[in-house]
Amino acid sequence: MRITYKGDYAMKALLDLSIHYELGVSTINDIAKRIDAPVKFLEQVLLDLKKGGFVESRRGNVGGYQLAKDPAKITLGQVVRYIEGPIEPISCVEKNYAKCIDLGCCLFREIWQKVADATSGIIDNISFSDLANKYNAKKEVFAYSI
Amino acid sequence: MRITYKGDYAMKALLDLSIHYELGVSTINDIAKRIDAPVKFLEQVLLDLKKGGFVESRRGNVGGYQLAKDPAKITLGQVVRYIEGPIEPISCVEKNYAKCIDLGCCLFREIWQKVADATSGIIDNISFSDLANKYNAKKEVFAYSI
DNA sequence: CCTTTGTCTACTAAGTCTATTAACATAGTA
DNA sequence: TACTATGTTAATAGACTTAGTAGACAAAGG
Repeated sequence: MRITYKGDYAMKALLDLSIHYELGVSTINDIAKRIDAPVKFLEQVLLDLKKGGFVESRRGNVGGYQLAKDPAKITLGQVVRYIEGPIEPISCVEKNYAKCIDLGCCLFREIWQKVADATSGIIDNISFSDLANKYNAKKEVFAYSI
Repeated sequence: MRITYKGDYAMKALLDLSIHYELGVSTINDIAKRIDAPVKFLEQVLLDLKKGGFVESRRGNVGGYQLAKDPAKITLGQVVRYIEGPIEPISCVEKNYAKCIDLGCCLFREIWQKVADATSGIIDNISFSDLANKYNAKKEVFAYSI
């Protein structure tokens, strides 16, 4: 697995919308400013997230984006898989071979499967409400430290 | 982390040389046939592995490649890091920030660090002698099943 | 010498990543 | 209705990476 800028922006945008959940829609411009992303690129990312059912949008003068569901029901794993594709580090792992012809390939495959499982164990157990809570906690600590 | 074909060939070549350890050198052509890799591409990979100190070579009529050290002293992690670069899935993790300005970034960074640690825990504890042993064990089972 | 091998440099075709541009659709407001 | 602010969509471009390919060169042995 690797995280591209697209994925990075997608996760930050969803965290931003999680923090602003129930405060109505946010415009692309506002989100872009808050997470420091190029506006036109963020457009594509948000559109993609909309297709994936993570966010919903409203056009027009008071338009914008908001989460399509409760942030507690969106996991980091769902987003990463949707934006970046399978988390397995090698293509061989992705295919569910009944039997592996190449013994060497089969050997490594087991290892990458373990790596993928370990990764899943982490990112599938983190929701965006967890992240929003952590963010707010950090913000408080940060505010006190000034 | 992701594994490219280059990394895939590198690992398979090292496994192949581990299996043939103490049997003298193998030519690029032989290795390529055994692991099913393009000869000229494997050339570059082996040259790279030589620069990394994993293999050594002999030119000429009886030339070829062999492991530069005991397969028990080569871990999968070493090879992956050398060929593919840092295993952290995002650039932010790679830099050792004293303090993170962007709270959101910092939040995700912790997660990718966890993922990287979990991955390291797996691949840093597998040596090529482990792999060679597993390979031979599998080969026996495979032979019996025919 | 000749053959067989590794060494090295350069090149390429294809794909991915990170945007940018511009035309268009929609919803609210004056 | 006209205007403006917003989201929608398709196309494109430059930089970079990937996965090879080609060919000249160097060394070792017979």
